[in-house]
Amino acid sequence: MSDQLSVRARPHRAGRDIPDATVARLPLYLRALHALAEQGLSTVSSESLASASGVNSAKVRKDLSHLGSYGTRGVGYDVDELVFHISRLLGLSQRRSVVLVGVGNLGHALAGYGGFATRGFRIAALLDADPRRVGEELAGLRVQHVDELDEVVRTSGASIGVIATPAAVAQGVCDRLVAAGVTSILNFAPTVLLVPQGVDLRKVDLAVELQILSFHEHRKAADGLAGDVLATDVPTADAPTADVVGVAQ
Amino acid sequence: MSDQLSVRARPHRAGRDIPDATVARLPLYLRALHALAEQGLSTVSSESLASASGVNSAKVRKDLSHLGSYGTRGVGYDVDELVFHISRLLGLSQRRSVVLVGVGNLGHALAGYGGFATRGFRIAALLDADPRRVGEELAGLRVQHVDELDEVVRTSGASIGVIATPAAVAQGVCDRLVAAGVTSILNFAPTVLLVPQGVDLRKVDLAVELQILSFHEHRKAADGLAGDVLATDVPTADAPTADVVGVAQ
DNA sequence: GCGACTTTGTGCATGCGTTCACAAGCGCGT
DNA sequence: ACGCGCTTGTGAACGCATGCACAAAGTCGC
Repeated sequence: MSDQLSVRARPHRAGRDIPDATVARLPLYLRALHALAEQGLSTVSSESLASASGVNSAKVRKDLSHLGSYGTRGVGYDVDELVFHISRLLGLSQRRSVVLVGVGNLGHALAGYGGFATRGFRIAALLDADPRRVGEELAGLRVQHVDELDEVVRTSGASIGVIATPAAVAQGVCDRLVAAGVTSILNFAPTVLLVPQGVDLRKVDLAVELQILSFHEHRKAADGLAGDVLATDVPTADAPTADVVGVAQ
Repeated sequence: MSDQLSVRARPHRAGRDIPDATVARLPLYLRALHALAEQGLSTVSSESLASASGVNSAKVRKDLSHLGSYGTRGVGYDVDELVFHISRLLGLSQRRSVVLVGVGNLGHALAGYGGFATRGFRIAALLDADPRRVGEELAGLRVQHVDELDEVVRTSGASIGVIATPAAVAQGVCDRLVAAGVTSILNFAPTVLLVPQGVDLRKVDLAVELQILSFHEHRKAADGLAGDVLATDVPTADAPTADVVGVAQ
């Protein structure tokens, strides 16, 4: 494992007290920093990092302050140093193995997605229940049958599982992943999953995102028809993810 | 306290003042309600709807109260009625057309995803810049060249665009969508997009989700090593999406 | 070495979201 | 008709996140 225990210039030990909202933004900063580094910049101000990652500068500074004082007043932050510290805090220094279950359309997309490898992730195995898919070559890996899940997880030491199966079998797959020792699960199946304590679960639901957009569309249309009654105070200020001038992500 | 003698049974006009957090959960309720309806139930309590959608019952009640008083005390909510009202509020009564740009791995997955059609969405067109992909048949549609974007958006009346292109061209595609009249965009490309005021933007970043999981993995591992120093007060209570007993989504 | 300028780090206020707790309301059995 | 048990709807407290505004702290020019 790694090094960061107790003693140090106090880099906020292991990141225990980092707010969830901050954790959710650190990957954005990381992505922006990589882009800036490729662009040749060696230092960056909170202002420019903010616009490069689609948040505002106050948030950037407060977020970064949670992981220690790695900025220089009057100058900004050292790009490489920041990349190092954020990566370390997110646990990306050590390469993490991921098991992907379900090699349908979405599974194919995920397996082929370059963003995993370029960050600290390695797809350790592809699993599917359909015998016709077993044996297929994909992203340099051979698709294995889901019955080998237990063995695959143990031998690869994977701690993260990704579920891209139909909703009907997702809970079963989830249970098997947990039984095999997986402690974090990313679920793409449109269903509620139950996991024991200590297992982290995140979900991504494409239909949900579209429906949220639909709501705002609907509201905009209603405003267009009868909005004049109070169109005075609210210029255009909304946008769920986006901020003032329409910057987002 | 109970000064509300002015209030009538009014359905909270057009959902202007519905909190974002509530809007984000309504699709979950909708999905759970559809499942319950198929299961033959005609009424549902906030408690059971809560467990079916992975939230707690207080939240369910407060959320539903925002769209009017459609429950019956002592009984619960009428499933069909709730489906109707939520759908209407989300603007799903009218079928919305979606234009999908980028027919790579992810685009294929999205085009083939059944969850769109079963809710109120219709994929109006598939677009790609790669001439080799143009003409390909996919989900009953022929892939068209991205240069036809403007015409496609205008003729189909689509107001929602989905971007599943490489990051490098996403902003360009986004600009063209906006210019053509699209007012809501769902972005899968791992990059920050700028849109004008009045355009809603949501993003889904697969790598970000994994990195958040990685953080929690990392923290769990650190706890396992040196956690005894303060393992007294915190039993297991965390989980970002999940709740007390490990229910999530 | 010094002053002007830049940018960080943070205390504070504000607003939003979650959760608790309970009165009001409804159906059902008797 | 009437009380009992169940469930909704909501006031109120609390906690988290956001954004402001500014002092502290560093750099750069001269």
